[in-house]
Amino acid sequence: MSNPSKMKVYQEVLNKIRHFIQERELEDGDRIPSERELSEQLNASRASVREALRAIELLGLIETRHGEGTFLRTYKPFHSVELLSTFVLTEAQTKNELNEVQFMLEKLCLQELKRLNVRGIEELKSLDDASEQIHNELFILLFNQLGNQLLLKIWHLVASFQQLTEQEQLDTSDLQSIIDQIKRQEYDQAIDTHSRLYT
Amino acid sequence: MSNPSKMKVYQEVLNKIRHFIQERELEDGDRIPSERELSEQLNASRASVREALRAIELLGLIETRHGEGTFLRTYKPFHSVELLSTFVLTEAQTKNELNEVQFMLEKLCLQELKRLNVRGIEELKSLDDASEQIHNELFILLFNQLGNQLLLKIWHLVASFQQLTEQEQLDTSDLQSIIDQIKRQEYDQAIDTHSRLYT
DNA sequence: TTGCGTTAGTGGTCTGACCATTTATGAAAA
DNA sequence: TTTTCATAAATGGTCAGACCACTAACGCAA
Repeated sequence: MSNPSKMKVYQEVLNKIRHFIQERELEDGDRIPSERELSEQLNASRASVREALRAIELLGLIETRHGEGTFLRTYKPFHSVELLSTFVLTEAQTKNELNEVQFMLEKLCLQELKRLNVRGIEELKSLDDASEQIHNELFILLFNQLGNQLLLKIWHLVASFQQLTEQEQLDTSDLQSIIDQIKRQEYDQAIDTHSRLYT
Repeated sequence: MSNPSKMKVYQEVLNKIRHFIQERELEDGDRIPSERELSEQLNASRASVREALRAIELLGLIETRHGEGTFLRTYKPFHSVELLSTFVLTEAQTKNELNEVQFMLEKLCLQELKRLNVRGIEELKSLDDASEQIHNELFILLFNQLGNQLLLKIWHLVASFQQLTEQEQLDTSDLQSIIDQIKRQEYDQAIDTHSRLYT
């Protein structure tokens, strides 16, 4: 009754934990107080603290180790992918949209590589043998060249969704062609070859 | 001891709720069973059920009304944005990355509009008066033209993050130019003008 | 010094209780 | 009959306390 904020306890706990992290400038791997400590310091029951922590955990922001404690970790959206997919993929057209977006992001990547005139990507050499995961490995490598982790995260998110829809495997020979073309810095050709993957 | 899956209870509850929703093809606004019902049917304590529900709620997938029940709602990523920002924006370079990604996505949008040879966008006429939100309105409109909701969601997510960083306002005159150029289907010029926004 | 059992701390889970809010119920009043 | 309103039932919100499972540190013994 005396709560004017009307906000749920677990949400207030959430915010307090956020502030706690911000003020102390905690980083990846740092430990946050135990559930019992938080419960006491934040004046909330352990159950409410846990509700907040579980929510944060599902978002992939913290990691919980039984018997050890709760630790920060850099945001990895991949953990909530499967869950979100249930709700996002219900619309019939979404699978097709996923395909489109993944294609566009990869094309964007190749265009940027060309624009930045990237040359001599050392790591490409280790990709010669075509494996199942070659598509993923290739673009993780390429997006890393752009130096934008966020774009990589977004692409990875979309690509992960794709895998859940049991998409058919792409042609590895075309992938090999793309690798070779990038080695020779023939980005326009690589973009063309890449387009063929998605038709 | 007898749990070979080693998965936490709240995560199993999570999955069971997902399956429940999938099987019954529940849609936006539909009600899911009460916490006590779920607790009984899923053979878990109400506390564990709540941990799962709170996590789903934070993701923006369900809505909870005191005294009424819990209801599905279409996924809106905007709710968890503020929370995520605390954790994502800690890295110094991230703001810059956000800027880059937003720019690239918008450029991608314009390129696709050109490629699809989109003409005669009716809704542009109502954007003549430059408002504060014109940037958002414009690209929501343009992404909608592409007919890919997922891409729109991704852009909107990134743009929302941006707003939290108190980014300075963009030049509205340039935005007006872009609108005019799109009206005349001068996409190349629009792309050039757009580049100027982010320099 | 090394090895290992003990123990304290921590997350994981459950039970049961009580409060706050909404909606349905049904009796009383018009 | 219709309307009004107190009551009850269902539901989410929150808490306290208990117990289990796991980890790491401690300290004693070999």
